[in-house]
Amino acid sequence: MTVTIYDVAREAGVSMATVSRVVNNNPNVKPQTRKKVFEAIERLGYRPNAVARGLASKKTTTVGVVIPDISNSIFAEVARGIEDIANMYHYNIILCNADKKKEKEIRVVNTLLEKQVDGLLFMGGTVTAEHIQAFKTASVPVVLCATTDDQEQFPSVDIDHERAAFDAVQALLDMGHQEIAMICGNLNDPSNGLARYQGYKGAMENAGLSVKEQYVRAGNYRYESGMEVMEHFIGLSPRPTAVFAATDEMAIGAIHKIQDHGLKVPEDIAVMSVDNTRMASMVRPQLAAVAQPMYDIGAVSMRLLTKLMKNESVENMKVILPHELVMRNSVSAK
Amino acid sequence: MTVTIYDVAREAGVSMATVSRVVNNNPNVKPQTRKKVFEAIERLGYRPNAVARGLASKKTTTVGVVIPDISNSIFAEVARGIEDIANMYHYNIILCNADKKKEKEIRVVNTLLEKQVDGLLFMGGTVTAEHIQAFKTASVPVVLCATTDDQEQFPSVDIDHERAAFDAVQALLDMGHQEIAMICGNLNDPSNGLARYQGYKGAMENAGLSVKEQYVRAGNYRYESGMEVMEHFIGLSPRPTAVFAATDEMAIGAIHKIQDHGLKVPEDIAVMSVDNTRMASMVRPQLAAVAQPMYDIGAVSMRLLTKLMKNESVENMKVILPHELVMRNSVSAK
DNA sequence: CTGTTAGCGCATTCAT
DNA sequence: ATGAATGCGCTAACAG
Repeated sequence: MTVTIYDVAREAGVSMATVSRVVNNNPNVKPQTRKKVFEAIERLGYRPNAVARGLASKKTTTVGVVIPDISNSIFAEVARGIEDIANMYHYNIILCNADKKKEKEIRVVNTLLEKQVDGLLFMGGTVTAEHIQAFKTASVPVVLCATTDDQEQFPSVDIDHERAAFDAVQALLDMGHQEIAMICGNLNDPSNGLARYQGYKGAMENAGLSVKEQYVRAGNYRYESGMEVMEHFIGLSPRPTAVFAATDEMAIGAIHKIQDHGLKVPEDIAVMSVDNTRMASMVRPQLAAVAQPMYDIGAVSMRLLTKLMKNESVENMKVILPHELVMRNSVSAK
Repeated sequence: MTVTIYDVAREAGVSMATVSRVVNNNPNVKPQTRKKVFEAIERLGYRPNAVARGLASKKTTTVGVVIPDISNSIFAEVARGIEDIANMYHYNIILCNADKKKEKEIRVVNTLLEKQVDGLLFMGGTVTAEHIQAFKTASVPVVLCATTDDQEQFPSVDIDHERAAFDAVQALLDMGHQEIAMICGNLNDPSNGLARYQGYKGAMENAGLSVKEQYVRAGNYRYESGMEVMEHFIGLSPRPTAVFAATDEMAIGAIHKIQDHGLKVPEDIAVMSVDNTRMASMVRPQLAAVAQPMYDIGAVSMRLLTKLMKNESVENMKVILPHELVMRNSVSAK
């Protein structure tokens, strides 16, 4: 039925070891024999069985990727970065959505480990003790991607979310805004939620301003929730002159809600966010934002993983990628 | 080092066959022994090796997914549908971006086949003879996803792109528009490009209108290209009263370009598209579109693949999912 | 440069 | 209900 290395060996009149050498580009084969083997391979339509190879060599050239949700463009961008670099180093990726649910995350990690992946890229919510427990049973490297663990036990690649938020709010302050509200995320979410809120708070306090409770309201990262929170802010007095949103989508919701009230962005209320997805330049006015280099986070974390898998020495196990302020028309001086 | 089924057998005082039965939920095991084995597994921290299992059983519970670009939200949505259903049937997916490049597509298909996937989901550009050639060397089922082959040799799941475009343009016609321009895609791209153009053409001709050459212009599916093409249309006289775009992004670009010229959507020019991504409701005015059920295309194609992998009988190998007209404020009667 | 020999960890007959 | 034996297709020493 299926043609094996043994069939090729017989067809070419050599041993299976030689065929294996040819297939694996081992230089210790006479060009002539190599040619004979290639011809036999061609004639028989031989295709190496990566599973058998994996069992024998204990390497699968496959890495596991745990991601919250591939249909979220932020993560999809990261995934593309991961896959491009994986591809470059001849790895394939098994992708698992885990929706930031602890139980599901741990389950897929175990499945991936059963499948003998050569390494694991983890992108999730909070890294709990149970996660760490699961990672430790792995005999392969694990790197956290756009995710960090408090104890910093694992290599990771991310941006400094708190600093990113700080910089965004500082930009608003620099433009003369003082009444700055924030549409934040879930404060139990360490990076997108808590850290960004703390950056906001830090910038405000650093400027000698206090954070008004009514100026902070959580959304669920989605467009609609940005609208809802903005509705609340508009009713306040004094009304904020600027709004900082934890994600692009919520910021865009805020912009539209402001416009629906007959107010103008940025004249009446300035809006700024963190993310800088493609959508940021697809709204009117275009959205100012702190850019997260999502593709790079994926690419760099995969690159780091390849080094770890090859036991290469790695200088920095905790990579923080730079973020960047992208000013656009949704903000202006007060 | 690694604990194997053999270690568990020794620890539990049974044979490896029994351990295998327990792990695979074979009912022919006395509850007592089953318990003993589970305890040994627990004690040793045994984790079954899926690679070895795959070699022995010739099943990997892994399917290959070839996708154009996971960072494109359309495909990411499909991928999520695929993964959800795969997960439900206990399969994992190996994801490969191939950017609709023939050579890369064929290469990844071969890699996937080497990895002994139990099935293949192919999402790509044109399916050429070479693709078919590659698919035929597979001893596992292949299903085309949001892609079709002319000769209809392979099972597939898609929408009727031509009909979808026809319906959109018909809606515009029904509203009294006659000067309808189209921002089309690459006419070498069978589904998103050619089929949608043909739907437009069909609807126009069906209404007794001719397609004016200057009213049809190709973009590259992106926002910016929508703006560029719209710039051209605005300069025309007579100026079109409605524009049909082959994708949401191009449509949104068109809307903004129209607004940049001080014109109003839909009063001066109506805009409509095909896709209905999340962004369609995140623009002002909200974008009317023919909705493609991307998640379902992924889910249904994966479900079809599971049936094929289990040799279940399948009534319909050529699934066409229904599309739907979603009217929003970017269109109005002439 | 090439062949021989062992496993890799497991599922799966076939006995019992 | 359980065990012994075999082989899945390949890599990796080791010999020569």
